[in-house]
Amino acid sequence: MPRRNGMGAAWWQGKFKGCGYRITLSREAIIDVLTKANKHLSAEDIYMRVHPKYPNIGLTTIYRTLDILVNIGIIFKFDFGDGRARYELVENTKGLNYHLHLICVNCNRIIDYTDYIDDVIELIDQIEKGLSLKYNFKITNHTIQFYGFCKECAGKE
Amino acid sequence: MPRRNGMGAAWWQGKFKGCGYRITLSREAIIDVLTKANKHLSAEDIYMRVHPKYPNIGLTTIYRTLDILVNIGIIFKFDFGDGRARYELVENTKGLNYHLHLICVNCNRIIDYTDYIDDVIELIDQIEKGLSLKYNFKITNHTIQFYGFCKECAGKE
DNA sequence: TCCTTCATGAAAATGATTTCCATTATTAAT
DNA sequence: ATTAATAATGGAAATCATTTTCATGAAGGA
Ligand SMILES: [Mn+2]
Ligand SMILES: [Mn+2]
Ligand SMILES: [Zn+2]
Ligand SMILES: [Zn+2]
Repeated sequence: MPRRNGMGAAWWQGKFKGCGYRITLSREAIIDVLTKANKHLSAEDIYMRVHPKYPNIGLTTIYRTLDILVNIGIIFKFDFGDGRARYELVENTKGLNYHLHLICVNCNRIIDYTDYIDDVIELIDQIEKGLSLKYNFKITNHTIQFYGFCKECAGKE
Repeated sequence: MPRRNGMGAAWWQGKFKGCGYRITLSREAIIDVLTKANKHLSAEDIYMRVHPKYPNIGLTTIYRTLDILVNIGIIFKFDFGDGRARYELVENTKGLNYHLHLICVNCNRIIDYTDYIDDVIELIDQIEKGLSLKYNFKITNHTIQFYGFCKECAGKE
């Protein structure tokens, strides 16, 4: 179900318009897919889900829209090291990219670590504080990913 | 100082031969560059340093040799998110990729965090232990990088 | 030496993402 | 509503790091 606010406008449209972008069918379709999708979609994943219903929306538009969405903070862009970027609604990540990913190197399953994340956030903050002080480096962002074997794939090394 | 063992053979040649690879001029030149280099060289960086002395060594050979070196554990391969891989001697990293990188998004300087790393390693281990237990996921590897502004670039945001 | 295997370089292929460019849709001004 | 200015679009072509292909040149063993 598309989330709508009291005004009948979809939740994201305010921010979108506020940044000077127009609301078009293509963009609605793309955000709709992201909203409904489980997670971690690549540009082509999105293209393939949009295409049956809107065969005239091109990959280029997908990329352009994703760029905008990243820039205005509606989605995050992740690089899991397989050569294609993945995108995920900020909403799903609870607005933090302190949200960690476990990536199975065997089946490529991606597990979100979101529960009890507070302890982890605290540890990361601790690390960042240490690094900042020691190197006089102002950290604005980070990349933290863990690779290995998921429950189903353990023992298949 | 070039590391050599008692036998006069370069430090890496044993491992290299032991894995069934031949020792060639190209490979010596490439490892030599990596040994002398400050750090974090891309394939093309290496190519450009090798080329003046050995103009007949091609980029393809650089890539192939780097692949081998990664596989036998002589170098690490890093992805700093700028679209090209970087390589660094395992020796320089003290044999651990618990070695962290601070990447300046303004000047692209890469700072190694190697001092007092024990505390950080302990924190990361702690995180990994928690993740492993909770998700029954066997972690074999990770990617941890911090982005921001270095001392020289602070205030240029 | 003869032979099998490995190594190499040049050129072509790859594949995700970008750029170009001509066309269309949307908004703003009249 | 017409018109003018601006933004959005899709398809084709360009990018660019890395891989593959393929024909040729070493190196080592019997
Ligand atoms: Mn996620
Ligand atoms: Mn390093
Ligand atoms: Zn798995
Ligand atoms: Zn800097």
